[in-house]
Amino acid sequence: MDFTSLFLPCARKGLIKPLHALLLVSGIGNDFFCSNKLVSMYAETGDIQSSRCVFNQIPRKNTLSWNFMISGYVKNGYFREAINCYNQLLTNSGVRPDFFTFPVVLKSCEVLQDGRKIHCYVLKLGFECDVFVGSSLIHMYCKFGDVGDAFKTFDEMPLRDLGTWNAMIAGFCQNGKAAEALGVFEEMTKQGVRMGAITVSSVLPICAPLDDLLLGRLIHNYSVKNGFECDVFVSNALINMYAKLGRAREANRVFEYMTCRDLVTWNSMVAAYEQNNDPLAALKIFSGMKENGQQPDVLTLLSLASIAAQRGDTRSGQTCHGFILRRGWTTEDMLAENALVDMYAKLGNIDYAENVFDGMPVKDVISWNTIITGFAQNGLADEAIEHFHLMAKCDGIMVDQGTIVSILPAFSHVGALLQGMVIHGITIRIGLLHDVFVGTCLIDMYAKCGRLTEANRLFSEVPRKSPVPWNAIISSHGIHGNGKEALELFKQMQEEGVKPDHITFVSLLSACSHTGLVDDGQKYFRDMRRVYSLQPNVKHYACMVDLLGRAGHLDAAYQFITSMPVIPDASVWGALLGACRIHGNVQLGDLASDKLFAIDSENVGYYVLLSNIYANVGEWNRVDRVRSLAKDRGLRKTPGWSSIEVNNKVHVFFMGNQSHPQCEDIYRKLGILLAQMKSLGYVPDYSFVLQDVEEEEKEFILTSHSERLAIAFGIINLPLQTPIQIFKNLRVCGDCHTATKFISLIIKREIIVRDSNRFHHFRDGTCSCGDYW
DNA sequence: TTAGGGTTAG
Repeated sequence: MDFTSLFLPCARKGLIKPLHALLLVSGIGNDFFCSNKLVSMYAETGDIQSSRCVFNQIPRKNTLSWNFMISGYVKNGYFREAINCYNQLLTNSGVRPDFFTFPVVLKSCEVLQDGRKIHCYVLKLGFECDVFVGSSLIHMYCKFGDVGDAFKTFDEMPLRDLGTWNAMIAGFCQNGKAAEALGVFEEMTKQGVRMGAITVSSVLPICAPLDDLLLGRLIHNYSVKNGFECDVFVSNALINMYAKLGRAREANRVFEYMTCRDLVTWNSMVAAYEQNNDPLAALKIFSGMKENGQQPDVLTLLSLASIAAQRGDTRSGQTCHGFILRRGWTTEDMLAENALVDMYAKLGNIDYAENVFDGMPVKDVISWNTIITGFAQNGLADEAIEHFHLMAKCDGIMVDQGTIVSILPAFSHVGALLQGMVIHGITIRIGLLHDVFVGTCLIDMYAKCGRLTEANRLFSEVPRKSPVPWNAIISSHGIHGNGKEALELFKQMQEEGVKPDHITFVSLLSACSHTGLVDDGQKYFRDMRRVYSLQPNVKHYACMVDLLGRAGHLDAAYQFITSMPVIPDASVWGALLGACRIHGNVQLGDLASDKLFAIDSENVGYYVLLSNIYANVGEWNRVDRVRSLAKDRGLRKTPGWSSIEVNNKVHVFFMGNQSHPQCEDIYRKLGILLAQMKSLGYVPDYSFVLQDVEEEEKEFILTSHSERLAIAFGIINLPLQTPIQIFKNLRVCGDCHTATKFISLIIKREIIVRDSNRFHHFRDGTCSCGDYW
């Protein structure tokens, strides 16, 4: 009887064991052909034990026996065993590997070293010309990120088939080399090789990083014409391509058209809406997924966690966390935990984020970047910096692009120029200076640490095809009070063909606002919609209120708010309240604060502003009322402080600080300065004293404001020629502003004050802001 | 009687 025809049907029905027994009874179980086939079939059905057992019993194994065994291991995920088996084949089998051996064994390499060794042996046997072997080598090198050797192998191949091209394109693409992948793709087309479905799904992922929607659409078209749309890989790749290019609707069209959807399809569509800021649509897809009986996996939960964060929905965030814990996904790899850290940080629950982070048995660079970003974005720059230093002490964790863009904003926030410069050095060392995001963060850091010249220099070096670095440099000039330059840069941006985005206008409008360029600001606000087809959002409206309010057009600002097509949020009313503080308008201040307390009763800043407005006009009863209101709600005033970097150390001063070792010197210096200032015409402005006390005490209060302590400390400790640069966490006080102008005249040095709002460069008795801020 | 190349993340 011929048993060969029985193997396949038996395997399909899971009847290999009975067949094996039958073969043994028939006396041909140990037949060479049957044994090899059994090794293969057992492995095919997942029974690797039996497969190995039969294999071991073959007395004189041929190459085919070995190939089946190795392939069996690989198919069942036993990569180490596959490599061991291959090594046994080389050392003591008496037979040699053939063309079929290498593609399989290359797949099982878990370290580059193994792959290289195999490559050497391939060369020794002269097998490198085989298309299958060559393609597998390309794949192996790319898997370990060695695209150089992959391309070398590719380049030297005398013959290539579609699989070879696919391997090289996918390899470049998976290593983030989209341009190179496109190059190979174009070469392939030039040589007349037509894309197959696999090529299509390899090429589609490069469209997003190249920002090439046209290419994506062309390939989509080609796929439809060639019937590839039925291929689930192709459709999934199309969904992802459209989603990443911001076309959630088109992604959904592909999704709707699909007759057969798999887990990747559902995940991709959920992620498509999630990444395009449509959490509700994403949740709808997720419901569809459940209705279709598709079980979620860890990637589904990643999207769900991000959706929870977007919606500010702590409760569903915790549900995600619980689900992940129950499935045991936190132990599998760091993916899920990193996502949870990110989610909790974005929800503002930084304690939870830190808990998850601390509980991670193994942390990778993404874990560290995520927690650093989390702290920084929750305003905890010190904690961010502390974790950055902890990270540096960890073995095997290397600073990457993500680390740099997460830590630089923290340094910018506290004005730690020297530490920021160290990062600049690292950037150069690891070759990231021409990365647009790193470059942009450096521009921002230098600008916020007072080095606008350095920011300009960097701007001239980074690639500037995207609006991102332009936004940074425009905003830099804005905070330094160079409104005209900001407008000039905006013009230049358009001359270079860079399309402004929403953030460009936030930077531009606030630059106008800081410099009092009311007409320009209004013009650009109108142009946003008319010329650039950008719909202003609530942030832009807040900028406009700020622009009008700061310039003293308080009624116009209020009128503007009442005519807004979007619901004004705290930033809008906050801008109005701030303007009321500057211009002493109690009535509108009352109105704005009523609105603010209704929207966000927890923000202590609004209570302080309102009480300042009352104090300014001497309405001490109302001051007390506001203060006790804040106190009843458990809010405490953010204490004002100023810092200065001297000898690589940041010194922090609070108002009336008496604990500094050089305290006596500082107050003596301030006393001398006060006398000199008065002789030059300085008159203290007591309206900035927010306590109802005697005049003499008022003078002392003003003199011991934190910014003055820091300036005096700088005068005492910094070399004569160096500018004195201080950082204040709140807005600089008006009287200190006047005083600093006098001080700059007396000591003949430049004084730079960065407050929570902008920069003030004091020189020879004047300030760069022209007293407008 | 055997083989390679494809889609989802931070």
